Amino acid sequence: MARYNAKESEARWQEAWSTRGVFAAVNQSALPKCYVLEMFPYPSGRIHMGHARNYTMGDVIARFKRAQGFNVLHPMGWDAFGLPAENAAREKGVHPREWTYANIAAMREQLKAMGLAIDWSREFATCDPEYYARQQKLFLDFFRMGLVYRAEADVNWDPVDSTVLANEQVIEGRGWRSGAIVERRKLSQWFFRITQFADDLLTGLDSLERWPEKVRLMQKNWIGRSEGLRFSFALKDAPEPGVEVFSTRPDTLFGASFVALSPDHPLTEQLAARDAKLAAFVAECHRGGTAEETIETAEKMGYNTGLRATHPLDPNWQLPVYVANFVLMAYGTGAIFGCPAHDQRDLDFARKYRLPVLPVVIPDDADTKSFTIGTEAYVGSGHLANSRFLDGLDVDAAKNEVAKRLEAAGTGARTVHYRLRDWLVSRQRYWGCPIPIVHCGMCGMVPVPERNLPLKLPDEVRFDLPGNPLENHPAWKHVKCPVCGGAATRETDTFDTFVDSSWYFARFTDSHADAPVNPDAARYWMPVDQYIGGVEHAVLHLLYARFFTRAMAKAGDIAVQEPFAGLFTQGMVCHETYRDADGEWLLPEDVEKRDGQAFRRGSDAPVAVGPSEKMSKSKKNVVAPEGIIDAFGADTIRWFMLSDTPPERDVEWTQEGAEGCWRFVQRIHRLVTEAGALPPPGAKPAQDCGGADLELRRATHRAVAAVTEDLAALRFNRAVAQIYTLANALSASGPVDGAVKREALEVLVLLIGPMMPHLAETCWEALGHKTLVATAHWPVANKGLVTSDTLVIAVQVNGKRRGEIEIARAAQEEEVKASALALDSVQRALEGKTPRRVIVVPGRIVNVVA
RNA sequence: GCCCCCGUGGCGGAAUCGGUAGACGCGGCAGACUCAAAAUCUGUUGCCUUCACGGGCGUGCUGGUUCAAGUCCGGCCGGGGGCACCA
Repeated sequence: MARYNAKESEARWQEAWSTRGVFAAVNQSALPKCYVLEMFPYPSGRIHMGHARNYTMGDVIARFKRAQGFNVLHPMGWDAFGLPAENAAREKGVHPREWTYANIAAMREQLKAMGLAIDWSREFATCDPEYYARQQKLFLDFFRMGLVYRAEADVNWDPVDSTVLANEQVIEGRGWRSGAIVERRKLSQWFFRITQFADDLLTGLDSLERWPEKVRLMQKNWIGRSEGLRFSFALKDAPEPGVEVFSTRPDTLFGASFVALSPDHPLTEQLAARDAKLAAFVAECHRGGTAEETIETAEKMGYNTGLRATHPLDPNWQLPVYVANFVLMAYGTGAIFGCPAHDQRDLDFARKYRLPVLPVVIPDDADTKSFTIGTEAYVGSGHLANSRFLDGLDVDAAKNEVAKRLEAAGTGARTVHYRLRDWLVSRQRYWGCPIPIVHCGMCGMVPVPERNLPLKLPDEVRFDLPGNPLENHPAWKHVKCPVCGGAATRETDTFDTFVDSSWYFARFTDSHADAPVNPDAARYWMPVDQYIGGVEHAVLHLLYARFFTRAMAKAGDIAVQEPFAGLFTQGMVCHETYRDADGEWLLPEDVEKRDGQAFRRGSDAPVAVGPSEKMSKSKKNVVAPEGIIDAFGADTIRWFMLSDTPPERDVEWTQEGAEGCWRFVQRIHRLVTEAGALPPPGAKPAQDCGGADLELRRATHRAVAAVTEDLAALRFNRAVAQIYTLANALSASGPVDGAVKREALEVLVLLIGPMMPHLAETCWEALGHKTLVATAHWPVANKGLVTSDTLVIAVQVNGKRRGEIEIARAAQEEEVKASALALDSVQRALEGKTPRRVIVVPGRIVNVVA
């Protein structure tokens, strides 16, 4: 019998699916809907193993849901703006547009070769003017709604990519893409008012039951809500009326020993103007940049301004006012009161500058008089002491009491602060969506009229000059003001590409709508039922998309608040690393293994094998999906991606594993093509079969039940194991009734359908079907065949397994007990002792306690 | 420093309602087929012990709860991730 020819089969079935339009989603249907989406790719030019894994998982879900009777939307598009296109323009002299669209064309072919069940009619790229025109419209709507503003602020500047970055894009003080140490600059930039939704974004997390706990936690921490009290210290003999501070621990107010201002606080600046030493201190704080100081957890430094602050609860109590390097202007009010006994930073500071350390919260099991603070602040619970009218209260009660008094006095207010900052969206780059604003000397910031959208990028730009090509363009930015007609200039910044990806999922519901979204289509399809992508977007894309969805809901574009009802974050694809004797990295294809030793291919030069790490160009531990598809076919790579490793974990790509998958592809094909004569399609097995027939039927229906459950729960690796079990049962079954065998084979083919769709179609055809697996119904397990009448249960003596009994499922406890005790092995283990107790857990276990 | 997750054979991993630990795959070993190889098939594969039957030990370590613990609780050790002066 001929071997399975993956190449031929895959091309053929891809063609068949395409011409019959099997995967087209319709925007109106009596069927229940299911929107399956994987994070769309950046068009780098070729797909990598991470794409292969991500899109295989999504495809399995899409096909599985379709077979289960859902109207499935499974689209694909391109996150097509971004810096690599500009870099290519600079290095290769090719226009970013050409480079991008050529890459898209190449990647589209590769994705199609994976056999993905995608509705390609909905495809778009974010750099299509038809798409970014709608994004500009959304921006203008947000602008009018007050969700967008331009402001001068301390921002993150990436000196390598020559652009600003959002806070979320700074990882350990470095730009997320360039890896350059980020500098702080004061610049005028565009912001989305994401903080307006801070509380809603936080509470909304509770409703996302089908999100990984980890991602919800990361977002929660990123939003960083803290409740506290905002209140003022009056200053003695000072130019300012007072210093406003924020504290989550107002209960410790009687333990205060200083007030500290941020080096960037307005009062600091005011004082520094007249105090050269202070000015030098501030400069010292700024040196080293934001990144280094966090990494080195810089030593606490302070400068005593000489000012005295009056304690808000005691007009006769004066505290020194410092400027301190650890106080951040961007959080709270940029000023704090220090209570060294109960805050580690304050304690470090107080010890250094010899300030009082007075404990005011005493652990409930400690003695007030003898409780002292050493080098560690006490941050736990307890009762108040040394705090006048607060003495004896617990922490919460004391917080309330202080808040009540300061509110009554009109000097304090309970407030909530967030760590989350507004989203900085402007970038000083060419290859992005232009921000549709005109700056007019007379009229200020004027929106580009909607009839003039899209505001297109100019084609003729130079990449050989430093800075923003739009800024350097001779003519583009010079326009007449849409309001007064006077000379004006365009905004030359473009949007962060994360803006593009913040609403594309809504656009897919009707990719060709005139408005940003077609409300009917969005109402039908949204939210995305299952979203799949890498965890690296936990606080980037996934937070921005949640904000955008809320903003769009407010603007009336969309009816949901949350874009993604279900989220799955898949692990990375890793590979061993190889180095030659000179320490140079080697590609896996240049390495071969003989007798457990690695050598340079075709030579005896030894190769050092390093640990499995995320595939990366720099370490050359990459295997291209193309080559695998070429050698073994798409089904093999798909099967590999689903096998063995749970989908949320990192998987290691191995040649042996891929070959094992290929063998299984062939084995399934053989099982079907070498099955011998079978009754025609539609033949039903007899209801009352027994022996080998019954055994195979049971294996068949158990597989249906198990695979259905595992796929629904995204446990692909377990589904794969179940399918191996069924294949093994088929191989092991002796001569069986033809209808029984047909049933088993058909089920096997239907079950692999979502995972190895091409192989499934070829086998389905070989079984005599004229229809497609892609349009077939998912099999339903016969419950009576999933469980058997008898079962084998273990018998323990004193908790140790000593034997097993086969017994009727319906057997009564006494019967089970009797047959357990009748076992020789049990009697031997009892050594003549009389059982004190026999525990029978029906259907599970018997434990004889002696 | 704070927060979160995870430690199971040579490897990836099953078993998560406390109830037969190691399903399924990879790799290994032995055999069949073959002139030979590839492909395929069969058997075997946690460790120790025994000719064998069997027995003992085993889920990072250590205590505990329980008739019964990979699973629950306490304390350690190790690995990974997130946030990092957030008041």
